[in-house]
Amino acid sequence: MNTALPTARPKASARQKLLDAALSVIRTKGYAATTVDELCAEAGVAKGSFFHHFKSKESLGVAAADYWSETTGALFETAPYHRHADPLARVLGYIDFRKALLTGRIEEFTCLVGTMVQEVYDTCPEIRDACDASISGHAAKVEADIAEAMTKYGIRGGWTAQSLALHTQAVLQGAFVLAKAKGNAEIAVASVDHLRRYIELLFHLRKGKDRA
Amino acid sequence: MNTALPTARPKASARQKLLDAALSVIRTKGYAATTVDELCAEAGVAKGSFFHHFKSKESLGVAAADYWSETTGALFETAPYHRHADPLARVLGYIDFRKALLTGRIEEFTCLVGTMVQEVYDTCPEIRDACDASISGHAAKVEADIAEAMTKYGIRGGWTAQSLALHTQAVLQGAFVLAKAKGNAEIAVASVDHLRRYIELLFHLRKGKDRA
DNA sequence: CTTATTATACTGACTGGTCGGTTTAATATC
DNA sequence: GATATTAAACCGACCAGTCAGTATAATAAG
Repeated sequence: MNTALPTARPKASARQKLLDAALSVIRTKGYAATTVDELCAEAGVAKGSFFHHFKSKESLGVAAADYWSETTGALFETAPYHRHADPLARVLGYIDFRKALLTGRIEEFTCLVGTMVQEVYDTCPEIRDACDASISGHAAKVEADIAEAMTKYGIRGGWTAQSLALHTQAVLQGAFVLAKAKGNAEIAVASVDHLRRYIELLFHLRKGKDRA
Repeated sequence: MNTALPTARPKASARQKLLDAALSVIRTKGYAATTVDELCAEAGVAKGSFFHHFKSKESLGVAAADYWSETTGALFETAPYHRHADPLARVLGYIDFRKALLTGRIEEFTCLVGTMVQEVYDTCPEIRDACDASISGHAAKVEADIAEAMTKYGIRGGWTAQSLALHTQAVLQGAFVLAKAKGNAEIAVASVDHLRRYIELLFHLRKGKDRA
């Protein structure tokens, strides 16, 4: 199987268009309710092309999760919060960056892999693993800054950098669920605010009772 | 096939069996991937019965969300943490109760309406509203204790009882997503621990740095 | 320059099966 | 006698996946 990148790139390849369509459609309707025909229509390619590039709908799901990891990875890699010299400032900058992303339509800020894994965790191990890799890989980058901040500020509670990093992801995923239920991002923003307040408290940036 | 069990049949109506089957199957496979035939097989009920009680699969989804609200409502109503006279003890007791539920197979402790709303928030407003009512109704009960605790202990930060109550639900929903991705409840337990620590900090039960 | 070969990208009609939902006709149960 | 319930046949739409064939483009041979 030669998965090499296309030799020449005259235009967006069918594969690329299908992956972009997958991100959009699956985030809107979920994985199971998304049909191959719909993806082809959205991408403007023939159905044959779909099965030329992906051996099944399931393998597209895996590829979409991987593609999600790449694109979001690039987004966060180049985000401005990395410029802070202080690791705690980077952690809080990350939270603020996530909060700033909570705008526009719901399907534009929610998480592809969080949506997919809810549906297929028990029925499709390959997609589940790809989703796990995406979430855990992202959390690992947050964890690095948290660990550095813990060392720098001598913080040791009954928790680890890893558990706090994963907790940030849990809050975000849960915020997406509530945003979907309520039909707007307001609650998600408020929840991320609580997450920030928690981290500030853990690192003594706030005394218990204070103003916003 | 007539299993010929004359009087052994207790009062479990077909509707009831279908709702129980829906909770189990949808929590395992998601709403879209669940078929009517599968629900009938799981419930041991003829397909005609399904459409006798529910006019469509979608209306079953709404009924399942309502049924979920009832059963979980009863579960929490009778939970022991309500015996605490102190409202803050009730809030923390609620968190501990939620944590204690995080055992067994994943589909046994995850949330039906959180799973469903992820899939259908944009495609089926009626199910989404039923899921929202379930989550928001549950949060409102937590909110009452939080509000009482805020008054009793004179806590006023830049947050409301409502936003904190919804935040607890976001943490739980997100913990379920991560548990599904990782295939076990460990991370969910750790995230609920973080949530408890946050509430303790908000109510001055902890000083920033301390032991577990 | 022309033709043959090879490999990949792509097409769209087609297929076998599944889906939600309907219908019918008979049987329990209250 | 009305309300459940059953079993099975049935329907049309839709589904994932197939297949035979076209398009393009690069390489090599005649």
